[in-house]
Amino acid sequence: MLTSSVENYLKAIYYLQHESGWANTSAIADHMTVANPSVTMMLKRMAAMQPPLISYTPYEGARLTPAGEKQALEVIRVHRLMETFLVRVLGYTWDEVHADADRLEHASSPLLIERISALLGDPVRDPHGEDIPDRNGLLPNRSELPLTNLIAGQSGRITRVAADRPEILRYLGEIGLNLDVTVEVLEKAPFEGPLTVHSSESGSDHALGREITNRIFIDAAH
Amino acid sequence: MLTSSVENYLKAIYYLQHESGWANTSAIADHMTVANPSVTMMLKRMAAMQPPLISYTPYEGARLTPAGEKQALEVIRVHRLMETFLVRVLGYTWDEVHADADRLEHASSPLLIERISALLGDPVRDPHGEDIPDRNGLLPNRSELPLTNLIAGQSGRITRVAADRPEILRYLGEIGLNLDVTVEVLEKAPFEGPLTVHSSESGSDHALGREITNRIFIDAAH
DNA sequence: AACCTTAATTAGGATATGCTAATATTATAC
DNA sequence: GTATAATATTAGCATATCCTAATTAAGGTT
Ligand SMILES: [Mn+2]
Ligand SMILES: [Mn+2]
Ligand SMILES: [Mn+2]
Ligand SMILES: [Mn+2]
Repeated sequence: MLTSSVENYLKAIYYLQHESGWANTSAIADHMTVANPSVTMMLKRMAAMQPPLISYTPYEGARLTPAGEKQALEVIRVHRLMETFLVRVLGYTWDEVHADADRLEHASSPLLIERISALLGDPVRDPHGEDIPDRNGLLPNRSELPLTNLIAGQSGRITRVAADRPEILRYLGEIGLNLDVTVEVLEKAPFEGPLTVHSSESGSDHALGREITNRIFIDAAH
Repeated sequence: MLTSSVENYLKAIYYLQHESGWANTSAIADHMTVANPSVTMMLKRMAAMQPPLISYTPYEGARLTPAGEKQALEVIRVHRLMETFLVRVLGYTWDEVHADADRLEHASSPLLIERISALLGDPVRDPHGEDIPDRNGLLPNRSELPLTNLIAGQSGRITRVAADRPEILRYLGEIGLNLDVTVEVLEKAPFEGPLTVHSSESGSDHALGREITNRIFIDAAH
C-alpha cells in the first residue's frame, strides 16, 4: 500500500501534468509546500518502485506511468467522494471540505469507498463541480469554458469552481455564485480588467478580477 | 498534533492500565504487534513530551498522566463514534468496523467529530456496547457482569461484547447473540466448562466456551 | 549467595520523509 | 558564445518509527 505522502505526490503530479503536460520539481514543491530536494528524492523513489509510478528525467521532471495515473485517479476519486460526503451528509460548506478530505483520502478501505459512493448515489461531481472518477478511474468528457471567455451580454450556468483558497470559495458562495447558478456578464473591462456579473441566485451584481473568473467555469453547451 | 503511532500507543496503554493498573513493555508490544525495543523507545519519548503523556519507570512500565488519559479518551471517542457511524450510516456489520475505525480515528478534525456525533444523535454506546466518552472524556458508570457469572436458570440482557476477533463477533451475530438480546443460561458445565445459553432473538441454544462468555457482558440490574 | 529465567533495555541499523547549504545544470541575456 | 539567473540535484543531517542481536536487570530457586 502506498503511503499518504506518496499519494499526495501522485495527486500533485497528476494536476500539474494535466495543466502543462509535465510536472517539474519546483512546481511539485510549490504545490506541496515542501522543499525542492525533498521532491527530487521522492521522484527517484517513485520512479524506482515496482511498478514505477512515474517516469522521471533529471532536470526535466516527472510524468505518471499508467500505473501511477491509475493510483492518482483512485486518490482523487476518494478525495472528491469524501468532499461530497462532507457536504451532503455532514453539512459542511464547500469551503470547509478540503483539509478534511485531504486526510480522509488516505484512510479509506475499498469497502468504505464503495459504501460512501453508494450512500451518495454514485455521484459524478464533487461540491466544486469537479468530476469524480468512477470505479475504473474513468472521467467523463465535458465541455466548459472559463467565465472570462464570455463576452458582455452572454450568460451561462456555473459548472465548476476551481478556486483552491477557501476564502475565495466562501466569498463566491456569499455573493451567490454557486454551482448551477446562471450568471450573466454585464460588463467586461478592457486591459484584463474585471468582469461585472449578475447572479440569478442572489439577484445582485459583482465585479470579479480575472484571477477569479478564470477559475469559474461555464457550461459550453449554451 | 500527535502522530497516529503515538495515538495507538495511548490507546494500548489505556486499555492495559484499565485491566491491570499498569502497562508493561511486553504487554504493549503484544497489543500492538511490535517488538519490545520499539516500545521502550516510544515510552521514553512519550514520557519526555511536553506535557508528558505517560510516566515511565524503567523495568516497571507506563501509566498515563492526566494529559495522556485525556488524549487517549479522545482517540477512543473518535474510534467508537466511527464504528457507530460505519454500522448505522454505512451498513457495516459489527465485525467489519474495527480496521476501518482504527485508521479513521487518526484522520478526524474537531469539526468532523462534532458533525459525526451530531448526525448519530450523540450516541453513548458503540456497536459492541462499549461506552463512548463524551466531549469532555467522561464515561458513564455502569454495572454489568460477564455472562460467565450467571448461574443456570438466570437470564439477562447483553450490554457489551468485548471480543476483539472479528470471527468471534461474526459467529455471535450468526447465532443471535447481539446487543440487547436477552439470554438465558440453561446449563453451566463444571470444571470451567462451557455454558449452554438460549437466545431470545434466534430462539436457539448454543454451547459457549468461557473464553467467549467472559467477554459477553450482561446488565447487572437484573 | 550463586544461578537461572524472564523481561527490559541498549547497541547498532534500516526506511521514509523532510530540511539547509553547497554544487551542478539548463536556459536566458547580452 | 560567454556571463548570469533560474532550477535542480547532491551532500550532509534530522526526526519518527521500526527491527534484530547483545546486554543488563529483577525476581524466584535451590
Ligand atoms: Mn492528502
Ligand atoms: Mn473539490
Ligand atoms: Mn489506530
Ligand atoms: Mn468497539
